[in-house]
Amino acid sequence: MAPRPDVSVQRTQEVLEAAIKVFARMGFHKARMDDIAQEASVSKGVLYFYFKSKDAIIEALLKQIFSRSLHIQELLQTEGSVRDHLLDLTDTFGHEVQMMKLLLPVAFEFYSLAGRNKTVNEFVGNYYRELINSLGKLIEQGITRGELRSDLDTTQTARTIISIFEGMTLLWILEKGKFDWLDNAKNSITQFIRGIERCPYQT
Amino acid sequence: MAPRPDVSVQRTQEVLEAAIKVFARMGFHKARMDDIAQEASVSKGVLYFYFKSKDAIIEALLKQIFSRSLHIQELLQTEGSVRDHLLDLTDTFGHEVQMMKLLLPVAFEFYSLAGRNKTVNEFVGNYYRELINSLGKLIEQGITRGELRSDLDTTQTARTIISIFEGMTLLWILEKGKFDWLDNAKNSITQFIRGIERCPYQT
Amino acid sequence: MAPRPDVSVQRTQEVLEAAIKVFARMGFHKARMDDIAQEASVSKGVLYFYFKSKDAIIEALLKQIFSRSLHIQELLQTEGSVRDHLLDLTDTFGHEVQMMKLLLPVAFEFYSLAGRNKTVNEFVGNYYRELINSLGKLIEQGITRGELRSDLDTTQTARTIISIFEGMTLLWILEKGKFDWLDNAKNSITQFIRGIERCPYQT
Amino acid sequence: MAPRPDVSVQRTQEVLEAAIKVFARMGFHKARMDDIAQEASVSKGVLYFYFKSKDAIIEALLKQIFSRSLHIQELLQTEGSVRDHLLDLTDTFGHEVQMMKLLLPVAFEFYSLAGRNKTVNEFVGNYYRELINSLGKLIEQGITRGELRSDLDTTQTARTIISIFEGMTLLWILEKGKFDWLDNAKNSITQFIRGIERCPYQT
DNA sequence: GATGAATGAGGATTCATTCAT
DNA sequence: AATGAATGAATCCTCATTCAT
Repeated sequence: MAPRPDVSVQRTQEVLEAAIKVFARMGFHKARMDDIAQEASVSKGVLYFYFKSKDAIIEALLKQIFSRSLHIQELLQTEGSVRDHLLDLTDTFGHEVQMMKLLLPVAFEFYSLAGRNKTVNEFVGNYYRELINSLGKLIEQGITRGELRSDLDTTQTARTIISIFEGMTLLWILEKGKFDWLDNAKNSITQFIRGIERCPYQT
Repeated sequence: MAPRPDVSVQRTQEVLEAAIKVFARMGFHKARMDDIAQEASVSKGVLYFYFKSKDAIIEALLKQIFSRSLHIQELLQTEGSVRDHLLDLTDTFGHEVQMMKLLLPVAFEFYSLAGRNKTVNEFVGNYYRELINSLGKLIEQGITRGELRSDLDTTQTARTIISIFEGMTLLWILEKGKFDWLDNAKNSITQFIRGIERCPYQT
Repeated sequence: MAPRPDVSVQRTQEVLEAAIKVFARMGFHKARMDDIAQEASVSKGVLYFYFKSKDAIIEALLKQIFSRSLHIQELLQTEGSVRDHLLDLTDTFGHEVQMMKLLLPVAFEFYSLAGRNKTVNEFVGNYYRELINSLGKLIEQGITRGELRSDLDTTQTARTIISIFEGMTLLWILEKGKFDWLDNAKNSITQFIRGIERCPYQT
Repeated sequence: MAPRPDVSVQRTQEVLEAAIKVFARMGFHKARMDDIAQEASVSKGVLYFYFKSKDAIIEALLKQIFSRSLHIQELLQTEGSVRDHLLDLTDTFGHEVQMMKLLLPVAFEFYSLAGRNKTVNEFVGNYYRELINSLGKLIEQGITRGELRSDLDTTQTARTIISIFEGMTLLWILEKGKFDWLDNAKNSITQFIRGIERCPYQT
């Protein structure tokens, strides 16, 4: 007889997706377990079967959100100039931002939490540290190849690029998506690259 | 007999400052009115004498935080190149960030709220809209004076600069102030300026 | 497995009965939700599961108290003289008053509320309006049949009878049930009937 | 030097009148000391100078309201038939009711309180006991003079008359003064007198 | 495994009362 | 005497969590 298929993984994911929707709509605090249960079309008991507590759901969400990888590692292996790689990365990031539009207030709630909660801080911090690290290697490569100025601080430069992405996202949220994230970010990155290139690209 | 001196303005401010400390430490939700009262060394009743509700305190805080003006207007009137002005602005912003270190998680909580609360969105949105607007004028001036490339989109460029500031602040929070905001931001802005200058500055 | 039986109707009624006892003992204001919960032998949460708020309990009570019908409609269909009907009604009313002894202070609290709360006024007002209306029809019947004087104002006469019942109840409360409601009210009604009869009944 | 005139009596009365207005508008519970102070155009401190507590104000009000005397004693000394005296009394009562329109919800609040508070019960109870007593003497007089039937129970008859007054007042409140108290009550009393007269009055 | 009724700790808010000025 | 800012006990209500069915 075939064993009952294990639905736990799938069910866990369903609950998590419901939680995302509800948290995005109401914030961590205002969202009630009942809301999540209803959104997931399960009983409240089920929530507690898959997650120890509301905080556990939030923590699982934290891990889910800050585990998206920006394939920078792959970019490093790929053919192409740093300029192309960075614009490519902007594209990727931009599409993610637009897909995660609903999730962004949740992300900011995590940033806020990161200021006072160790677990959140470590997780989010690690995410960005790795991002900066990877990006730093891309910058390094650019310097080595002679595409970028040799006096650049790789970490600082990487931070600048991430800052542009994150800051742009904040402004985009505040203006409720009224401007084109991708258009503006590409412009930002293009200008910035020009500033760090060895032989500034001529328009 | 001398009438009791009017302490209402001062007391309101004291309460607000206590609230800032407590909110920064615990977040809007976890902070109890008792905590704020204790921090302000007054009784709970006093809070309700000066503010209608917890939300009213949060709203007052919102207005206080997002009313700091970055004296960009003044910069526009001042002698000096756009490059100098932008670096000057970076200085100002950086000092504010460092002074408001405790407040930053609160700011992020507002960013999160801005995604779903109209009042917050309008207030924070306006703040940044004005900032971008003013900064846009500075960029415009730079173009007119021939310091900056004439093909720049002033609004997009302004957004980029704000993004760098805000994104850098986020990273700074996440790394718990482990890197030097001012140092990194100045580097970012310097490189970016180089990318938008008409005749790139030679190091 | 058998589903848990639906106890909601029963539980609602239990809560309401506990509320009546507590309100009668302490009045609407002094009665705490905890008191009601304790009286009903349930937790406070249960109260809020079945009722939105304390006011909602009070409103439900209002409806319960002022929905008792005095079977006047039936009397109209029944054989017998108006005199008999009215004495019968007095009996009915008297037994209700004695059964609701505990409830009477609550009723007076509603009368007081009726002076300033629209919902309460409408509900209680309707109750008495219908009562007067039905009683008016009984009086009308009496006139038609030639039992009562033909110059009677039916509405005013109905109001008088209700007034006797209600006023007697007030005095009975104030004297803490020291006199016999039924005895006195029957006397009142007997005398009053004599005053409105076409051919005064001879004792 | 003339001593400062004693304003305490007058001031006390002013406060009490303000309290009546506020209590009538909001009920005992919802009325705040601030409301009373504002209505009386004095500071809250003054309230506590003249009254020990909110309850003390309510108690003073109780005494004020239930001390109105219905000059029945005088009627007993006066010329005239019992019929005339009772109609006269109805007039007096009716005018009082109309003057105290605002106060009536307060009266009902006292009736409610009387069911569970000893002080209130005693005070209101005494008021009605005296009223019934006096009225009983009037009835007695009527019997002695041969105007009323000799088989009447004086107390029960007195209670009936008070019941009509009080019950009519309740209905009048509930119908928001839409009918004419005096008209209806006179009708009630006229009919009732006919029922208790020795030689029924011929219309 | 699933359900959702029940629990009760936690926290915002109100307002009678006090008392320094 | 008068004021009204300050106090804090009292109480409503919410909702994460449990557990009997």
